[in-house]
Amino acid sequence: MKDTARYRTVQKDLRRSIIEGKYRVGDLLPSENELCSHYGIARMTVRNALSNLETEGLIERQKGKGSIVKFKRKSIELLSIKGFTEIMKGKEHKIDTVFLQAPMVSQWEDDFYWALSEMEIQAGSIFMSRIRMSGEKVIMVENTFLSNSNLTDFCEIPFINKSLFDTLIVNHDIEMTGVVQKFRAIPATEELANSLQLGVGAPILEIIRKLTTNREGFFVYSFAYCNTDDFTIEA
Amino acid sequence: MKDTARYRTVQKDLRRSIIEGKYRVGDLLPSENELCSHYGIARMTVRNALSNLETEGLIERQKGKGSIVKFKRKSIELLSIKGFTEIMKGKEHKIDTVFLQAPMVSQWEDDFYWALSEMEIQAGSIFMSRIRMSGEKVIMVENTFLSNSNLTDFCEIPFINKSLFDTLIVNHDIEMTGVVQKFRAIPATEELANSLQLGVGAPILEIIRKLTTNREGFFVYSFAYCNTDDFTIEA
DNA sequence: TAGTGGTCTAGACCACTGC
DNA sequence: CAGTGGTCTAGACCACTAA
Repeated sequence: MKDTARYRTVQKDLRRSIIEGKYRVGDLLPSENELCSHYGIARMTVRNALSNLETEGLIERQKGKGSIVKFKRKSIELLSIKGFTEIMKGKEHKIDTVFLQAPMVSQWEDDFYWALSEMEIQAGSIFMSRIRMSGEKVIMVENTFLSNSNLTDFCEIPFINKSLFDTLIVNHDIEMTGVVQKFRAIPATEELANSLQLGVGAPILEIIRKLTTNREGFFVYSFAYCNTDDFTIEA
Repeated sequence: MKDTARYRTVQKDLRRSIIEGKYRVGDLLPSENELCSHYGIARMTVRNALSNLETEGLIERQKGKGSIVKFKRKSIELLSIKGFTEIMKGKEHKIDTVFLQAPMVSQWEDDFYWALSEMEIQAGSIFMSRIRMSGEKVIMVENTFLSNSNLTDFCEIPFINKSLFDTLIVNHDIEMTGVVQKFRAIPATEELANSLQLGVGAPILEIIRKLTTNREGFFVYSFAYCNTDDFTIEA
């Protein structure tokens, strides 16, 4: 009868509120009893939702106190950029993300690095290209591919928090569950040298990743190229 | 009244059975109803236990079928070396580990990369240097530091499986629980170029890692330098 | 069709935190 | 002390799997 389970509704509502910043880190969520009466459901149902949010790492629960917003994501899916030298400590190094190519529907490349399933090939791909900058300096070029399946309006609706992962989980209920990531140091090609404002042949960090999700057969593929003169990449 | 919750008992029993091999990968656990009557408890209690085992990654549950044993553990702490090109598929590329410097007691370096606790400084460090080779070719140079605390005979007893991690867990009950890892691409210094049989200035992959363990305040620090011409590093 | 896990209810008692 | 999350019960109907 019900399209979606009630605990899923509660889970999604709370998750959206946390990710969008309605609750901040350290805040208490409404108590279980409050959620029960608000949604008109039994406590075990609310607890199911909260238990899942705890597994996702979004909250922590304390007896006698309540459900506390954590929102320290497991860094497993994030490529985080850190200043390398001590000098960076004082300096600002806010990282900005800019689209070189906004998400667009396209074909998979013929010589795509990873093996694709029949399902993925049928669905086609969504491609985007982003750069991460510190001030005027380009730190990373990242090309991302995902399978174009059941992602309604993905290319039309703007990202949440400028983040692919926040957008996937809030708008599409897709959560990253694991990653295979490969690292190499390669000499900059002319194209990369241009993008990263380096000389041809300069050392570039290449990161090739395949992210698994809670949706069967749905993966996110990412190819990143980094100038690590002043920054390290944490992964 | 109860020292341990009933669902914890069920969880522990099943976990032990899985890890000890009583159930194999792909096997079905007893059904929820069977577990209920076996333990004489309510179904929601059994489900709590199974839900936790699912979160631990030990089982998978399927509607209409049952609880299936998975037991794929991830080895978060390993740097694994993979052939990069398709050509490597057919070829042998067994990786050999050789000591350049066997484990030895020493002082911490003055300009050590990571901040050390008072406890670590007091204890002093154990240092070792290893290379990984594919045939005659050096793929990686890795320098490792650990705090010299309560590691009886660590420098005297040979490694188990040539592996630091196997040795730490079997001989010293120390298990890796997490890692912070930083990646950079750097030009080879003369020393690195020599070790890795490359030209000066060639791109080198640098991996700096701090591993956390189940022993409070005990960390393993590792600095690795890789020739990624023919291999990628998975981490 | 019989058995499985998925969802849900309306209670209950407990240990703990904070006032 | 009132309120919180932790544990637990004894039912219920559902969708799914396999025989």
